[in-house]
Amino acid sequence: MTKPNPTLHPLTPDEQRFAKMLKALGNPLRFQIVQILAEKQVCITGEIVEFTTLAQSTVSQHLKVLREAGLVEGEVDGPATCYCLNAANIRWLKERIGGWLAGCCEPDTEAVIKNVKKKRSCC
Amino acid sequence: MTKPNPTLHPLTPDEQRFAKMLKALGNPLRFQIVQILAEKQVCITGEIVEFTTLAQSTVSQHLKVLREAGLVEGEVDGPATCYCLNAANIRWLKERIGGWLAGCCEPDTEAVIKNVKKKRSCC
DNA sequence: TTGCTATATCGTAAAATTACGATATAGAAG
DNA sequence: CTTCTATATCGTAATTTTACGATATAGCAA
Repeated sequence: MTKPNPTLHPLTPDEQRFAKMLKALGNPLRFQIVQILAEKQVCITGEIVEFTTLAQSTVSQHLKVLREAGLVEGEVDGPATCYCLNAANIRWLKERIGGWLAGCCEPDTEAVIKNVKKKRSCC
Repeated sequence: MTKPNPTLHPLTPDEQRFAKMLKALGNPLRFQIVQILAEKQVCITGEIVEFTTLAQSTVSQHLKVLREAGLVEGEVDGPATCYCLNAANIRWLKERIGGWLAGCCEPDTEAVIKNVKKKRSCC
């Protein structure tokens, strides 16, 4: 089925970028690739492939997803491609989630929620 | 195809929990549901359905994913179910990503990476 | 040029996700 | 007990994701 617009108010470009990064990181292999790059700073594709049990073409495809989400950068180096994290964008992501849902998840929020529930005579 | 274990070193339980949350948030509708709950504090299923153009069963399924990721809590209230964010777990997520990839994405990392590339005579 | 190496892309198949309508369930109201 | 209401779950179809092998591409070396 799949309707063209699943939400009444579509995400803003900023939110789309945010959600795209989260989605890219939600895959276990891509999550690990990011962690490997964080540790090694720089890897060529072949080195990343060696960390996995997957085919080269599969890893290359995952790297594309990470690139399109802005999480990694690939630089052609002769026949190889050199990957590293996109530090600026990852910083953006961390700040973005740090400020997300501001004031909604503080330790004292439970009292607020209980009050809302009471007002609504619900729960 | 889908091999049973796509990575050589599978994610730790902590990393799995983290990735599961990110994946859940990567879907635009679920992303919005979380934002709606952050704003309203409390919603019953029907209210969330009204924010979307989707069927009630579809929204209910997405709420299940959010519940299983630990992002929301549902409390049965008569015939309805009252949803709110799971503040403790969202706090955990925010702290987890804040400390993630520590020291790898600071503004001065680019110099470090250039040095690594130089050492590797790569890129 | 020819050949080698590393990677990206293509074509395709399996699996997972997403969506729907229909149905089951559980509590409240009559 | 019966009915209504709200929601969850079921069965299923369309779409997307994930994975593979095969092929194309681009740079380097002989």
